[in-house]
Amino acid sequence: MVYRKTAKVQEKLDERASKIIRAARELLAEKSYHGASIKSVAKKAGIATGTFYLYFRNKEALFNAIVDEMYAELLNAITKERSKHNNALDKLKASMEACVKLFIKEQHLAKILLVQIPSANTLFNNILTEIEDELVVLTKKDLDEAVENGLLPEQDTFITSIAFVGTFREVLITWLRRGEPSDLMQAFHSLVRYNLRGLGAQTE
Amino acid sequence: MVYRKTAKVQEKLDERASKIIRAARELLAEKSYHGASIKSVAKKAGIATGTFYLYFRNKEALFNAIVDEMYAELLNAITKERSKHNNALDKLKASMEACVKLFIKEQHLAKILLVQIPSANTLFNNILTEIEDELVVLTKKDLDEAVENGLLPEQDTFITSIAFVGTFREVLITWLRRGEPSDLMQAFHSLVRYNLRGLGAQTE
Amino acid sequence: MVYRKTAKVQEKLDERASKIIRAARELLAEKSYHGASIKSVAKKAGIATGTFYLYFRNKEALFNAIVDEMYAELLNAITKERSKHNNALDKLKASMEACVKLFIKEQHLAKILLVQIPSANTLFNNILTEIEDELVVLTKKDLDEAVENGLLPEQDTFITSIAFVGTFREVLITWLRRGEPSDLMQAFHSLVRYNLRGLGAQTE
Amino acid sequence: MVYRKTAKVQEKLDERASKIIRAARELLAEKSYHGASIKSVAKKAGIATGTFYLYFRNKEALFNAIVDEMYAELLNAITKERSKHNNALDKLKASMEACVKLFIKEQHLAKILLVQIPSANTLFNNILTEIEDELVVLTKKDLDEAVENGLLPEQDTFITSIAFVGTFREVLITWLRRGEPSDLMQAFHSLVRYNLRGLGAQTE
DNA sequence: TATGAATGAGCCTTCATTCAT
DNA sequence: GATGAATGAAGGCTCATTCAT
Repeated sequence: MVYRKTAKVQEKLDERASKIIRAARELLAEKSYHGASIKSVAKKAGIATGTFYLYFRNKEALFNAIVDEMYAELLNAITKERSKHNNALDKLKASMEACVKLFIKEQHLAKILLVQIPSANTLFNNILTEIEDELVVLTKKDLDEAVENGLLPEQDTFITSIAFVGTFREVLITWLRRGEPSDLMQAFHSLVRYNLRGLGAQTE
Repeated sequence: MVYRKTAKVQEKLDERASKIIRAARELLAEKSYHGASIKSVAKKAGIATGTFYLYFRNKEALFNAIVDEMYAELLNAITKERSKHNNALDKLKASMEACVKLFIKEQHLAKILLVQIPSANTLFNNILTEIEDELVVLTKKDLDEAVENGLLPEQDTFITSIAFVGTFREVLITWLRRGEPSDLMQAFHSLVRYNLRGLGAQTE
Repeated sequence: MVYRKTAKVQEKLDERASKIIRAARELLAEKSYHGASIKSVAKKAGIATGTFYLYFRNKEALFNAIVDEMYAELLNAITKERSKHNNALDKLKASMEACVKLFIKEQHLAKILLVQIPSANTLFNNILTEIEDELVVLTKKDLDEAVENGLLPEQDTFITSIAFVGTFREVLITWLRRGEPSDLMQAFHSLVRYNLRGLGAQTE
Repeated sequence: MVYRKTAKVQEKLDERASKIIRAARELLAEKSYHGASIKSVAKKAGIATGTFYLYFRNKEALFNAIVDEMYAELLNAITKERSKHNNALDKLKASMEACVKLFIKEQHLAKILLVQIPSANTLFNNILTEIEDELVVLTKKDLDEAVENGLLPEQDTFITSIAFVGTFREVLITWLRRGEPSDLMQAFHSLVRYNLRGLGAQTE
């Protein structure tokens, strides 16, 4: 009896917390860490200022939670798409495609993850920065596997994985800022080709 | 009539202005626009708060000046290095090498230009964002020329120029954050190879 | 020899001081005590900021000097005009006419004396306030004399002298603010009539 | 949902708002717009600086509120007293008496309205200056009516209404500054007599 | 003496956080 | 728990005054 009640309460708590996070994400995307005041977040979430502090220890905690959540979303999207492929390069392609699609669907996720976070270096603590690099790490694993399997020639995969990710990030940032390239999916395919060539893959 | 603006006095004034800029650049690199308060800038520059306003109309003017200065430094370095080459691809390579070398020499320039500025979208006005994209534009010109001269196959140079720049940016950011790759110049050469292959250049 | 030199120097000093005062008067008239910064006064006077402090101990001293000067001008104008008359009421009329004419000629004197100063109660010290009331005192003397000579019935000349001056001040303030009455001299004559009747003078 | 805006709470809020206004009025009376800093107002009101901004959008809003309030008080006092009379001249007399009595009761209202505001020309916007002239307008209406009803001879009521108000203002200012005349109500009656004669009213 | 750069206290305002209700 | 008023440190900026030249 007691247990169920607690669960229900917990659910309500979680719902509120995620409402706050959603509000903060929107504000963070359109303004910045400093532009998103607690008061404005609370207002957008439909709660009182003080209530915010019942769900998050302070402003920093909120934004840590946001990054965590985003990271989970991203990883989730990637993992799901990857599971459909066996070949390392295909998995890699699938990963990037998953990212691009997610970013198209949730632009503020993109804006925050690609634009806002990198500059928040010192604001968000270092752990977050590591999280942010995760994509590179994932990429590197795929590349290493591909090399091992003879799909790619020997190379410094540390560098090439960074380069690989960098191409996508730059295109996405450009798209966020200028709306160009207008057809992001087509650009994505160009990018894949570019990178596969760069990696030395045998493309027919 | 006794207070003459002698060369000596003027020199001291200029020195002070650049001392302020230097202080602000350091703070901007390690914190952010908001983290670099006028008071902290003044303190770091060894002057009183009010003195700051003798050299810059307001905070925004200071940071505009910083971006201008940095942009000039960057363009200067690039132009100098490019003039040594004729071939479009060589010029492009030289450009990137110039950037990398400058960023190695002046790390806070790198940090601000690569990390801070992109997020300052709304703080610094749009002109500055354009400035920031300049490197992509320069790259695109080189690529177009290379395609025209048959050095590269036909391609969407809008996308590939962004990709090209993105690889460098990502590697540099990683290096700034983690100190890796330790040998940035070697990484640079890997990157060049990666991109040339990606572009479809004939590398023997 | 030395004496003459000193005189000349003194003259130059005085000239500068009065140049500063003139500048300050203009600024004081169009802005306010706080609006007239030392820097702006110095600039308008064509000197350096620091130079100001060679002629005036501080901002307060400057404005004291201004009031003194204005008071002298006012008293000078009044005295000159009064000397042409014998009858107390005529002298009084002449006094007010002198004031009105002076204020027409020098509007910023009017603005400062009638509008700015009264509010500076606490800024300018009390002596200045006394100066400002001087006109009432002069008027009272005339009224007392007129009563004594049977030109006016017995009355509380303390009150009536204040009332008398008040009518002029209010009309002048209205004129300064709104530009009305457009014909100030005609209004002046109406006012004289109003006040003479109010005083109980025999007007045919 | 527990924090209810009960009557008690609301009362406390209202009390605080008026406490702030009261504090500001006192400071404004003894100093000036610039002398009354938000910090000093807050201190005098017994609140923290930041709290001030929960009650007023900014400094200007506070002083606008003050002027509005004072104007309401003044108009209220006048209207109430006027309603007891029918004759235009009696209504006019009643108006002035109401003013004088109010000013006696609330000296800082007097100080601000008579002394501070006139000089604040540019600080408080023009609407406020209009408010300030309202008394003259009211007076003019009464005079026009009195002329129409044959209580007063034909005259330039624009000038005489200004003169009329001016006598009261000057006496009140003198009283505020010097404490004389000590018996303000008696002075008031002298003034009424003075002005009625000035206006050409038939006084027995 | 004249200059104008330098100073720093002080102003208005914002905002993360706390606390009485 | 929920509320929103209260807090006060901190930010950007101005300006009377001083001081090295």
